[in-house]
Formats: sequence, structure tokens, C-alpha cells
Amino acid sequence: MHTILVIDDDENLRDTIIVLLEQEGFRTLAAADGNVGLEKALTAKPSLILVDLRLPGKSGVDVCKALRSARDSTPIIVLSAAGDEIDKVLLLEIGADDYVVKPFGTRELLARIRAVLRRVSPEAHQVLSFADTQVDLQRRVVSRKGAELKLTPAEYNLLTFFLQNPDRPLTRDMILNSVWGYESFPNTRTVDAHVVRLRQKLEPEPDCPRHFLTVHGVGYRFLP
Amino acid sequence: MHTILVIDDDENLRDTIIVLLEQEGFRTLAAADGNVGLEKALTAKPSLILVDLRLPGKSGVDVCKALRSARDSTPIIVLSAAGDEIDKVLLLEIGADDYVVKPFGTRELLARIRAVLRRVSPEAHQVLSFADTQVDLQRRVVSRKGAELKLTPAEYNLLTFFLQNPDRPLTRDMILNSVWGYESFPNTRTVDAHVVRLRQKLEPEPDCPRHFLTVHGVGYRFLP
DNA sequence: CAATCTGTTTACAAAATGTTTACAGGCGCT
DNA sequence: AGCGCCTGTAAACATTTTGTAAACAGATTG
Repeated sequence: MHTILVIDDDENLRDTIIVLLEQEGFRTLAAADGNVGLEKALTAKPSLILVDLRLPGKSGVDVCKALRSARDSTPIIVLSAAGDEIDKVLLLEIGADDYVVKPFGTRELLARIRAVLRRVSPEAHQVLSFADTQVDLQRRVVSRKGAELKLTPAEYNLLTFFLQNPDRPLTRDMILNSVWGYESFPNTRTVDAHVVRLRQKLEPEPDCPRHFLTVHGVGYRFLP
Repeated sequence: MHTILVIDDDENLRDTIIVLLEQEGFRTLAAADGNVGLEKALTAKPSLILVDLRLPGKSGVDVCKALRSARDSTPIIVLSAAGDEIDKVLLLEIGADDYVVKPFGTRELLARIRAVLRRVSPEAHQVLSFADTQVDLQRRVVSRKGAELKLTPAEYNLLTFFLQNPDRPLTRDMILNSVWGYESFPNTRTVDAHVVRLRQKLEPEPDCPRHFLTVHGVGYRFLP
């Protein structure tokens, strides 16, 4: 999970951003001025830094320069007020990765953050595999013997749930709650139907399952 | 496609640059010291060389001199640490084409690389292609089997977004954010309509898409 | 070995999702 | 203003997915 450091002296804006980021599942750190910000940046090793250009104490530019000359390459997105003369070349030279002009929309900010994070920490393709099957969780692609398989959303969700809970008997209720969620109340037979579909697509011999096992009287168990 | 050789003894920086370049579609080669670098430069014929000034063994200056005296005219961009006295005259004399001072931003580096490559091989626009279609990102021109295709701005933007994110399911929201921007809030159906238009203009068989694939329940996926 | 319980499979209709077409407003151009 | 092209939306249509029921199969128990 990513931690994002927000350095801005405007308490109101800072809190707004913090709340937004936490809603989106980021961990956050905050600093009200450049010195504190720089210290947190160096000690807490955030994944990304949002820094205001104008700050009491050290300016945003100073923070960037200090970080980069400490050979720290944490990605930085600069926030700049509408009035500020934005010298793009300067920003790039001090090692900023992107900038956003205030006032900015939440979607814009999030999109820029995600874009920078994606660019910096590329494709740590987490690929789970069992037998001759690979599941690429990032790309949402399942392949067997090199050939891509088409899974429906429900099938894919069920499969990832099995993959995350291998080797353990799972009751139909546990599966329903985790895969379908607490809001929907489908019949427990639904689980069976989908297990059948998974077996047909993923088991070498669908009639004699070797991975999606039945635990009589209990539920199912996935064996990698 | 261009191959870029990176000669730098700082493993961290080297890897960062390599990853960046590969994300941008360059092939890469790496070397940690001047001797290895020189050898790779001569044997692998890269399109461009990034070389640190200070290197163990042969310095960056030595590498340049050696290359040029071997009548090799591969363009060279010199990387220099912030503290280094940069003697521009020296750089020009040894045949460097540009230099970048550390710490530099990723965008700056890419811009310089593209500028040098463009200067050296002016014909070589950055052209992405898939199947029998070429997309010239500089000229914003799309052609198929030599004939120019007329795309509207929205279609072109959508196409380039797909080209830059191949092989990965993209949700309608991601597409909206990236292509339409953060300010506008069009209906997600809008994406569908434009995908249809792209398919009609670019797919050999628009009813049986082979490149702009639907991922049911998720969004779309572009397959080169 | 029947009776009973549990799991499997098939088929199907409802729901969700995606495609296509048509169209009206917007924008630039003459 | 008039024209034409681009675009977003809506509505009709098509397809895929999915939950359920019912028939079937296998396991368990007394």
C-alpha cells in the first residue's frame, strides 16, 4: 500500500487532501512547512510527495532540491497556486514528476497521483499460479498453457478468493459473504453452479477435480 | 525502435533510467563502467548513449573520445553530477550531443533524448503501430496500408491512450479520466460510442474486433 | 439396501451489460 | 446566418452473465 506525504501550510486544504487520499485507500502523512516535510520525507519513506510551492520556512523548490541532492528519488507532485508563475523547466530540473495547479479537482489529483505511481513502480505483476494456470491479478488475465482464458466477473472473483485461501475448507456462506458481499443474498446453490463453471474452465478433468475439491457436508477447498 | 545504452556506475540510477526508458518504448542496454560501455557501444550499435561523466575505469570523457576516434557517430548525452564543473567546450570537443545535470527529472531526460534523436534522424517520428496500422504521434496522423485515415480529435486521443496502455483491461472511468480529462463528466456510454467509432475505422472486421476488445463487466482492452 | 441427505449438472429466464443507431446541440468555418 | 462536422446522450437492440429450479448422481446412515 502506498503512503503519501502532503506538505502544505493551508490546514484546510491539507485536511481535505488527506481525507480524500485516505478514502481512496492511501496511507497519509502531513506536514505544514518545508522543514518538517523534508524530515518526514527522509525518515518515513513515503511512496509519493505532494508539496506546495509556497511554504513557510523552506519552499517547495527547496524541499525538492534537498531531497534530490540527498539522492532520494521519491516521486514528487508540486501543487501551485493559480497566480504562481510556473516555470515548468524549473520544476523538471528540481526533479518534480508532475504538477497540479490550484484549485484542482479531486479526480484530477487522484489521476495524477496514480499516473506517477504507475510510472515509478511499474508492473510488479503479481502472478499467482497453480498447476498449468497463471492468474495475473493486475491485468485480470487468466491463462493456461499460454492461452488466455475468458472468465466472467463472478468466476474471476470466485477464483481469486480460492487462490487467496488455499488448502482450507470454505463453507458456502463464507464464500458468499466474501465473493458476493453481505448486501446480496443469493441462494447457496449459486456457489455450486459457479464452482461447476470454474471446474469446467480450469480443471484438466472437470469430472474428477484435482484443485476445486468438494468437502462433503462443509463446502469447498482449493488445492493449488 | 531505438536502443539506448546507459553507462553509469550508480546501479540505482541506472535501473531507474532503464525502467523509465523501457516504459517509453525504448530498448535498453546497460553498463556499469566505461570499458564495458565502450564495448557494448561498438558491438550493439545503440541509437543513443547516456554516459555518466565520472566512471570507474574509463571516464565518460574517455568513452566519448574512444568512440569518436573509432569514427562512431552514435549520439551521446552526458550525465553529470551537480557538483561537477561542466566544461561545455570540452563536451562539444569530445563529441557529446547534449548533457543533463543530476538530479534531473524524468520528463527532462526524455525530452532531451527525443530532441537528440529527432535532430540526428529527423525522419524518425515516433510511430506506434499495430497490425497494419501506424500512428505517428508527432504528426497526429494515422495510416493503414499507406493510406491516411481521418480520425477526429476524440478518436485520436482514445486511440493513443489505448496504444499507451496495451494488453490491460481499462475501465470506462480510467478511460474517461485519461482521455476526456478530469474536469468533464461525460456519461460512461460515451466511451462505448467512441470505441464503436474506432472499431469501425480501424478494425479489419468491425463486428469481430481483434484489437479493441470488450472485457465484460470491466471495460475495454487493447491488443496490438 | 433403502431412505435420506448432499452435491452436480443442465437448462432457462431474468438481469446486467454492451452495441448500435439516430439525433440534437455545439462549435468552427465561410 | 447557414453549413457541416464532431460529440455526447438516449433509446432500441443484442449479447452475456447469473441465480435458480429441477432432474440427476453420489455419499452417508441406520
